[in-house]
Amino acid sequence: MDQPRAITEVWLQRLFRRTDLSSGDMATIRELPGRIDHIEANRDFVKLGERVTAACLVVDGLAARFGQTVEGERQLTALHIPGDCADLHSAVLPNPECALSAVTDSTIYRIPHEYLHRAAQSSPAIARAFWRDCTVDASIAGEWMLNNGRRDARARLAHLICELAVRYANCGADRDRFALPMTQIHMGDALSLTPVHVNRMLRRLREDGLVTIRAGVVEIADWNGLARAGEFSDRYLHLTRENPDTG
Amino acid sequence: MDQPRAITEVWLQRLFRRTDLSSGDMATIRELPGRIDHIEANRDFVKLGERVTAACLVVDGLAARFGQTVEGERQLTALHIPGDCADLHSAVLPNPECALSAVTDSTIYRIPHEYLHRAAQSSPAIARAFWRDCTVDASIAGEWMLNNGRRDARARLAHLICELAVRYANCGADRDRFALPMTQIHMGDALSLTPVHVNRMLRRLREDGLVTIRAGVVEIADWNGLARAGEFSDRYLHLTRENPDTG
DNA sequence: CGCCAGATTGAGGACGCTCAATTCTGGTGG
DNA sequence: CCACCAGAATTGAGCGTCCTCAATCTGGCG
Repeated sequence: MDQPRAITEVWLQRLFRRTDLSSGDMATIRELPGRIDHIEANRDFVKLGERVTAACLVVDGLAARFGQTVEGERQLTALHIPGDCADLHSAVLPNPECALSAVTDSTIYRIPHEYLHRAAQSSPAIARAFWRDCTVDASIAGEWMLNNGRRDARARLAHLICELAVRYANCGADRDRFALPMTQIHMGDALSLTPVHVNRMLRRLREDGLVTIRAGVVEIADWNGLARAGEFSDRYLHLTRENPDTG
Repeated sequence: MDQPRAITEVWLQRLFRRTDLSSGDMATIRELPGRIDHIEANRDFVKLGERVTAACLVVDGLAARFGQTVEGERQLTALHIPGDCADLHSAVLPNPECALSAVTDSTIYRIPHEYLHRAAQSSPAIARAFWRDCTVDASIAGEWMLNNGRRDARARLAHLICELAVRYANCGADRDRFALPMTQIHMGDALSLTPVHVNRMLRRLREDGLVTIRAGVVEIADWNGLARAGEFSDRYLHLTRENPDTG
């Protein structure tokens, strides 16, 4: 097992931003044992149909959750940036019907379910933090369904860019200028579009003076315009703490 | 508060089918207090943007979770049959970005979050059962994303019908013949299609000898053919117990 | 300099949408 | 028992967004 301290810290901060955790709980999470793994771009590091025994925390890079049709067409169902636990859900459903792929060269930290369960059992607050983390994930999935199902290609793309801008900004990046290591193929797989059409819509967003993506760098020229084009509101990301009706 | 015993039983059985629960835990869930509410068809019983303080267990009828665009176009993100807890997630995210609507006249049992949290705090097994219930929901959402994003209209519809057949059958209905109180408008909202196109695809499925929907009753003539048409496999529904790597 | 993955652009086609009219169904009141 | 009605289902015609196929361009790298 690798030295986890610095590694789980990003995730911990994210959990903590959403949930109250005692310092003891934080120490428990900080010291969750696991194994560092380096994955090269476009490699599936959790395969479809395989039984999962550890959850993957994204330390560096970009990971995608996806499902696929029998013909092999992919649909991304989530994107995970550093600090996200990409398949915490596998702790309670170890036979997921989705897989994980590295969009770009990535570093992940695999935490055996066993330790996650031990942590959850040791503290109701940790159990709730894990539950909530999965629920935020589901909230994002719901917004993606709405986006892909009911908005046209231009709006979809604008929405995705806004989401990633806010999520990266939440980790300290500049909201209006950040590195996005995704190809147009990936964007198409996330948005249920063909890469060709993604390309055309990116051109339109550029011509509309909203955003430019060049050499893997997003530059947002008009945030308000882009958000309007994508009907974007960041509420579904649940980045800030809410006080639940705690028992 | 209403007498809960018989009411929470269906949900409990569903939870239990997936997770080990002690008899004490089962009693706790069985006695969860709440309030019975009767909702007429097409009424939203959890509104968009409103703070939620109780979770809704569907006792009778059919409920839909949905999001909507600024123009008011709806995208259903989940369907809930009797025994489903439609927004257990609201216990940890009380400001959800989705709403709940009754597809048909329905009866729901509203359980204040407070009691759910008390139950979860009293027993790690209950906490995990709740977490898992939400996770199954997310698994279904993932499959819907794949379905709506990457399959054509005919396959989408076939897939939805198969899913509902299996879910209803899991509650004791006949898999090949069951009441489905949804209009073609609802199906369109679930599948990101217009009702007109839903109608045409239903005709094709009928002409192909796969399934007939008439007067709210689904009759599946060729299960294997329908499942093949929709690329359906029931694994993502996680209906049976899996033994997680428990701590 | 050659190679390759990804980005870009063009032309044509198709799936699903829009708008609109008609039929069917079940429920209601006369 | 029938007339009436509203909501849902059904069907047709025309259209548009997005897809398919294919060619070309670009930038990074050996």
